[in-house]
Amino acid sequence: MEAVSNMSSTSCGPEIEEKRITSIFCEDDFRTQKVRKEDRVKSAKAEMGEVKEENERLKMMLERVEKDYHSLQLRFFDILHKDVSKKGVAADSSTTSHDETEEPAELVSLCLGRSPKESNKKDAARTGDSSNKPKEKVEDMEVNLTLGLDSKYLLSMELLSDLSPMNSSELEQKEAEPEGTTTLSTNKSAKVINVNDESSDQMPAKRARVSVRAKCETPTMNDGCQWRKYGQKIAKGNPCPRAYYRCTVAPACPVRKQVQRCAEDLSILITTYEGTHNHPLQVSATAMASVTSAAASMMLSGSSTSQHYAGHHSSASFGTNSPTVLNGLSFSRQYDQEYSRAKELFLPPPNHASHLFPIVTLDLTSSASFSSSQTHVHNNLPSNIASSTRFSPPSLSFCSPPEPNFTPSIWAKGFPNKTQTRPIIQGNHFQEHLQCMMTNQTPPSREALAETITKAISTDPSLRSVIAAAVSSIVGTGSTSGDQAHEEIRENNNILGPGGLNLRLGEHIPQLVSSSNQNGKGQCLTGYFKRLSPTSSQARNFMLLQPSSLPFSLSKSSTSKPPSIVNHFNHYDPDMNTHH
DNA sequence: CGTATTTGACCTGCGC
DNA sequence: GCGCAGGTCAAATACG
Repeated sequence: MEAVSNMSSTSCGPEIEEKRITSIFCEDDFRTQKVRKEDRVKSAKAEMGEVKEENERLKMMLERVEKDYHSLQLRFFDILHKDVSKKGVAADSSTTSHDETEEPAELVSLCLGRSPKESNKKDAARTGDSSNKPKEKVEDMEVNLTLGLDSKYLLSMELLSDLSPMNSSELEQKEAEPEGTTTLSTNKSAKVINVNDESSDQMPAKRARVSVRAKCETPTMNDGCQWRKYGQKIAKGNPCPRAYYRCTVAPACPVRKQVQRCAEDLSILITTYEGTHNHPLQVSATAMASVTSAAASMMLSGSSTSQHYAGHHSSASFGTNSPTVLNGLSFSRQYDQEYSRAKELFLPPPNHASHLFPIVTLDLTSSASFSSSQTHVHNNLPSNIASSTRFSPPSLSFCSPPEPNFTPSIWAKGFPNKTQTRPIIQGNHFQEHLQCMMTNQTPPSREALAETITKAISTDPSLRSVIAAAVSSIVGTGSTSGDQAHEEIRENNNILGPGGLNLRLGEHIPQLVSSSNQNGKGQCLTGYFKRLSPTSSQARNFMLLQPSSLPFSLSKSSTSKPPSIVNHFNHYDPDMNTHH
């Protein structure tokens, strides 16, 4: 010890130096620590700022949700009030057409996932004792609303399915409740019936068909649905028999399809879909269903406002005779003689049983064969028909344009502007996937398909608008003015549909798709829907998007047993799963 | 044996 | 009114 102390005493100079050094180091250390602390504080502050911002955003979202909720509540009570007062004032008088025309949109929007069948049944069950009990009705309807919102898939399918007013549920309705047997005094139910009746008056004009042409070696296209063949005919002008299929996913599904090979090119399969599904679809079937629905509704949205559906087209989404070219998908309507002519072009000579129905053709054939066949067919076109074509033939074509200014010759007949160019489309990927999927070519992966569709939808407002038009036309073109949804749509300046539904596809679909991909069953979606406020616009958006946003899985054959994906349709009739 | 398909008969609507 | 053509039904048949 002494030695050490001695040493230290003798080495005083270096020690001071050392101390200086250590003190310097300490100072440096202190400074660096200080700097670090400051950094931490800064980062913490930044984090807090972010959190605050997020908080603000969440607050705004909450406010918006509340706003939506209140507006919907107000509307709901307003409707109730109207209903009660109506009953009081004009209980005996026959319902005026004014009322009928005013109510439908609201009624439809309030269905919120209840299947018409369900609601009708419930309403019918109530007919006996619910004549004048608004309070009970409020509860009842709230229950219905809740139930409906739980059944997102059902809702979405309802929306998707109700393109044609005379869907199966209505048919059932008609069958189950022949005129005069139901007491029309049952307010809501009566009105729903009236709405349906009213729309059913226009049934022929509203029942659109979507014809899909695709190269396919298999007997039928793989559209993901389950079909049962119920008939076969050899149609005139085509040696290939036409097969008739009926959707068997749900017992009462009204959807039918005709499958026939093209006489010009046997490798091309022409599948014509009629009607819309009244049940949830497997995800593998949603792609086709959504596309055909969109196509059909594009037509219907125009025809819905037509005074005379045949030959005199209104100026709705298809108001002009020129086709709407969206995303490279050329949409055009045609009716009656135009349809007959079209069938001469695409199908065997026209029948007369179905020519009242508008038809859209989705052409998924390769561009080369398409253009050549078109040209060929056109050359065969009777001159009187060709010259008298006032409207473009059915031409919702997914066909890739072979040239930038490619216009099929027969289309040009109906095109006011023959040099109209078809844009290079983002939807090409979508088309390719759809084609591959249905023709059993190289099956794309779920992820790839989902991504493609997501891209197509999210990047292209026109495609969004197609789907928006589809949904909006389904939900109702006669939505009341001042609708909250309308306002929102205007605010967002996004896709506008006459039905006033706020679809922000580009924002939501990727989330949906990705979440669905993760678990492969779309359960996340259900969970997400459940977490959302029942009345929030987001919830509505998501629910509306459902059918068209899940076109993933592929089944081997259209008539094969479907995968057990349908299990997540919680609120659908369990029979559906055991039906197969 | 249950389910799906086939196929001839029948129904419906339109044009002549 | 008749014929034609598309569409549907239902018994027969095939299939797993």
